[in-house]
Formats: sequence, structure tokens, C-alpha cells
Amino acid sequence: MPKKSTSQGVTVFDVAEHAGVSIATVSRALSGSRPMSDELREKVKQSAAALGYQVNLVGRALRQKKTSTIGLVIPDFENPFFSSLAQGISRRFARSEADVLVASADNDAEAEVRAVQSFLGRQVDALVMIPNDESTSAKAMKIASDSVPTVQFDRFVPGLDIPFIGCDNKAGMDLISDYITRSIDIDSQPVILIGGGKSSSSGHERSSRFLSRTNVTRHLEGSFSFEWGQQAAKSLLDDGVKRATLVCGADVIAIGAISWLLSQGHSIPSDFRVIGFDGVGVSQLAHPTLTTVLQPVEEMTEAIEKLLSSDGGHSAQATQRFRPELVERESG
Amino acid sequence: MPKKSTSQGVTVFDVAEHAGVSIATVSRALSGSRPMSDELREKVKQSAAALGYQVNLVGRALRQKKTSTIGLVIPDFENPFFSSLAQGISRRFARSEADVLVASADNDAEAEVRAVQSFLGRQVDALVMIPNDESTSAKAMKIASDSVPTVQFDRFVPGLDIPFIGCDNKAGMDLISDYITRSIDIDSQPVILIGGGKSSSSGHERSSRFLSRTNVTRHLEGSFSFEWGQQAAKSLLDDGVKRATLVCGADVIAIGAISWLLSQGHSIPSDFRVIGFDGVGVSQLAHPTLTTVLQPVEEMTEAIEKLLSSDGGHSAQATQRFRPELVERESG
DNA sequence: TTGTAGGCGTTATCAT
DNA sequence: ATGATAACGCCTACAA
Repeated sequence: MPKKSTSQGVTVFDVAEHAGVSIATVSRALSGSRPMSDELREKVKQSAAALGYQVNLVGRALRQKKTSTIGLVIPDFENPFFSSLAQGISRRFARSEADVLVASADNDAEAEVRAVQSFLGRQVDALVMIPNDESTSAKAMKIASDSVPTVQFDRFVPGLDIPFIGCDNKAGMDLISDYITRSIDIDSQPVILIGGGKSSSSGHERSSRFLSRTNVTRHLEGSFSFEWGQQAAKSLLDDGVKRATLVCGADVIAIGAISWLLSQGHSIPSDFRVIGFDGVGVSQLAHPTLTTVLQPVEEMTEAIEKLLSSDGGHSAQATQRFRPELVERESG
Repeated sequence: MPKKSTSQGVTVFDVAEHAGVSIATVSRALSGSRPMSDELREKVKQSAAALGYQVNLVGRALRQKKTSTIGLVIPDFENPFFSSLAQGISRRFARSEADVLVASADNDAEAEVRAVQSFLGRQVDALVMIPNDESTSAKAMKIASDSVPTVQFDRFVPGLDIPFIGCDNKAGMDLISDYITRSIDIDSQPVILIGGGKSSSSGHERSSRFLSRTNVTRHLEGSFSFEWGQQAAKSLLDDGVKRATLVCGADVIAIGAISWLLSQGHSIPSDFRVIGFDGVGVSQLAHPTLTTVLQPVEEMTEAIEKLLSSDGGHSAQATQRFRPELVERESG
């Protein structure tokens, strides 16, 4: 049952009255924006505490025209890589002045626009977006970047002049290509690409790059989900594939594929080699553990912080790609 | 007289001027709060569109003293169960009037308090909290519930008069107890409990209940993480345990344990049976697939929505526990 | 050093 | 039906 509010409704006026000073003094004492006698400041603080005063950030935001908030829009909460990105951003800004608020676009273009408008209406100081889609997210991205410093993270919408920070997907796929070339017998285990769909920039880049530099006997595109990994593996088996190297567009796909292959009695890596991309936490817990391309999440979140803090100044590069790293484990 | 608009944002004054009406009319036309001639309304809307007007929710919030926002505070983004809860809440409120904003407490009591104060300062209409801890989260919960309708979700802090919506952990553990009793040879596979730590209510309830109704040869407590599952399994093997039924306080623990056991060459379920709790997505992708207790997330989020919408009225029960369901899969 | 007053953008209450 | 105006809570020139 909702309790009667105590601190709700306590304003600077109440504190001022209680402390016997003006509201300006209260404001200054609490924000420390101007020097004042320690004695008075202490008195004000005690009054504030006694009354349970909590600053109303809405009032402050309206006045200051800034909210010390950055909004993060992610496609969904189900992909553990997005979660780890959210975790990374949250932690990165935790000791900064800004709070990070996260909203899910639920893999839907309209919901994505709504999320952006919601953040914009709330006057966030900056927006970090992981766009759903290479084309349908253009509208949301434009709306965002038209009003507030915006960063594209992990994925981007081509053709927009909005900074992008993410992983060098091409370099990542090249790591896989090289690895396959030097350590796998392509004749006995022909290479099959299971992409996450070309509708996101990451999916697009990864698949295209890999195809351009590696002989692939087969190529499937789906979505960035466990389910698609399972489904893709199933369709391969249904088509009589008995041995292959499965290069997957993301760890979630790889894990889904492994799950299906093992359930059908196939063995990994002797029958099927499986390679992922991202380096999510569960990739090292899967059995067999997943060979994958690890994205440098720390570096990327650091770059975002720098980019947003050096706002206006051109000290930080607009677009930065970070080199991922191949982690050889058991699955491939 | 019409006020000058800032160069930054388009305001109601700009729209009013453009449409040749008063700001009151603009507000009414856009929000539809009062009836007015369709013709005028249309004109105003066109002006708004022409100028690219977007309502400033900060101004609205200040005036209306409500934000149509609910805040969700979760311990972290790494546990996939929390992510699925966040996803569930977001989806549930998606077609409602309210936006859901998520913040991570990063498993830290102070960060949790900061997150709550941040949401409170932003005047959220309600707060949904998954408390970090049974004791250290008390402060954050109190602060929250003192100012705004608050719901404890999935976990709770005992002794507080704040509604709780979650799973019937005791019933869930009983399902496991019964299952073990009727289908497992306890002599060859003695039961070992790997709890997630008694510092959260879920961990507490699950471990205590299970211990009270089942003969356990061994009992370890840690945290709700993959790492703890691995570590616990390792310590069991180090102690020479060769066969056992591992009842885990959460799926993440179970998956961590399985990972370690398999890596050491043990087989599941013939040597070790492993049972989880929660029903996260990856539980059905693990190999072997995880026997677990599935929480009814849909029902729980629905209950939260009802509880918060019927705010003030006592029509909705304050605390509700939902019965989970045992899903027998391969691991146990 | 401290106080006064004005305004941030919006909606609601009055008038008309 | 529409318009003028007063708040909402806060910060910050400007005054004293």
C-alpha cells in the first residue's frame, strides 16, 4: 500500500523557512555552487536533512536546461551482449556526474522512435543508441541527433553523420578467416556462414567481409538470437550436412547452433566446428567452450565517455573502431 | 504577450505564434484535454509539425507533478534472469501510458540508493525494485517507498510494509524436493545444495526451504553468478566428490557448475545431476539442457501493472506469490 | 555574504 | 470555445 509521502512536497522554501534563510542560500548551500560560511551551510544542510528534503531534478532541469542524464536505447534485453554493453556504459558513467537510463526498443522501429522521443522529451544531455536496424532505425537516429549529442554504439545506420563507436567487424572476421585457413581442413569441414541478418550494420559487415575473403560452401542469414542459431543448425542437418565449420555472426547464434547439434548427437569440434562473435560471458561456459571474437567493451565505453564529455570540442574522434581479439577455445 | 523562444527548442509559444492562437489553445489541441473545433485543432497540429515541435516533458512534469514514468532498478545486467525481467516489464508497459526506464545498482548498496534517488528526483510515478540484498537494501527501499508507490520484484527486504511480487520460492524448492525423492537414487547421488547466498531473499528462501525438507549431504553458499557455480563445482571435485545431485539456487549457478563439471570430464546426468531455478532462456540451450524451475514472468509483470495502476485503491493484493513450474530436462 | 525576483515550458484555472 | 495568467521547483543574475 502506498505510503503517505514524507519527503514529497518539501521544497527549497520549506528548507529556507526551517533554517531561517532565503531560498537562494539553500540552493547554494546544497549545490555548493558559491562559497559561504561553513556554519550557515551546515545549518542549511541539517534543516534539509531534518525535513527530508530531496532536490526536485525536474525543477532543476527546467531551469538549467540540462539533466545530467544520458539515455541508452538498446534493441532488447535478451541478447546478453547488449546487456553487457548496458552494464559497461552504466559502470563507466557511475562515478561521473551523469546517470545512465536504459530503455528497450524491443526490436521494433516504432518502439525505438518512442524511446528516443521519450528520452528527448526528458531532455537527456546525450543519447547512446544501439540501432535496431540499418535502415528502419534511420528515423530514430535522425530525430535523436537533431536535438542532442548522439553516439551510435555497436551498430550504425549508414549515411548519417553521427559518430559511431564499435568494433572493427571486418578485422574480426579476418581473424576468423585466417584462423580457419591455417588450422582447419576445409575439405573435410567445409565452411558455412550463419549470419545474423544483413539488416543491422554488424550483421552486414560481418557477413559481407567474411564472404569476400573466404570460400563458403553455404550461407544462411537470420537474426541475432539463440532461436535462429538452433533453426539454422536444424536446417543444415535436415539437408544432410554431416561435417562443417560453422562461422556464426554472433555468440548467441553459435550457442543456439551448438545446442541443436549436440542434441542431435553430433560432436563438436570433430564433426562441426563452431565459431562465434562478441565474447559474451556464457561463451566461456558453453560446452564445449566457444571459440569467438572478443570485443573490447571497456575500451569502447571509455571512448563513448570521452566523446560525450568532450562535447563540442573536436578533441575526440567522431568514429572509432576497436580491434577485437580471437579467443581460441574448444568449439572450433 | 508572446514570449521569445530560445533558439534551442521550439516551444508552445512558437507554435502559438505560427498558428495565430494562444498557448492555451496549443496545449489543448496537442493534448486533447479539452474539446475544440476540429478545424482549429488541425491548424495547430500542422503548425506544430511544421516547426518540429516536441513537447518538453520536463516542463509538463513540473506542472503536472507526474511524469508517466516508472523506474526499474535491477542489481545488474549480467544475470540473464534480471534481463528477462526487465524485458518483461518493458513490454508490459509498452502500450500503456508509462515509459519504463531501467537503472543498474551494480550490486552495490550505495549505487542502489543513488539509483533510487535519481529516479525519485526525476519524479517517477512509481518504482519497481529488485533489491540487491535482504539487509543492505533496506535503506534504498525505504527511501523509495516513502516518496512513491513502490513494488518489490523477485526479491524483497523483510520487515518492510512494501508490496512484493515474485515467485513462490518455497513451492519451487518443494517441486525439486519431490522430484528428487521420486526419481533419483539418493544413495548413489547424494544431494548437494549450491545456494546463491542467503543475503538476498530469494537465496535465503530457496536454501532454507530446501534444507528443511530434504536430506542434504553438503551445502555451499555463494552468489547468483556463473562464476560461483564454477567455483562451487570445482571445490566439490577437489574434495573428491564423484557423484551427486546438485541443486542450485539459480540457473546461472547451475550453468556455471555444469560448465566446470563437463570440462573436468564428468558426465551429466549419469555422474552429476544438476537442477537450476528461474528458467532463463539459455537453460534450454545448455547441453545437457537444464532441468529447472520456471518462473511465470508474464503473470508477475501483469500483477505489477495491476498493482501500480490500481494505486491507492486496495483492489490489488499487496503481496503476491506465483507458483513456478518444474521443467524436467536432461541435466537432472 | 545573503536576499530578491524572474523565468525555464507546460498545464490548469480563471475569465471572456 | 478561446485567451490571459498563475503556478510547478529550481537556479542565478542582479541588488543590497
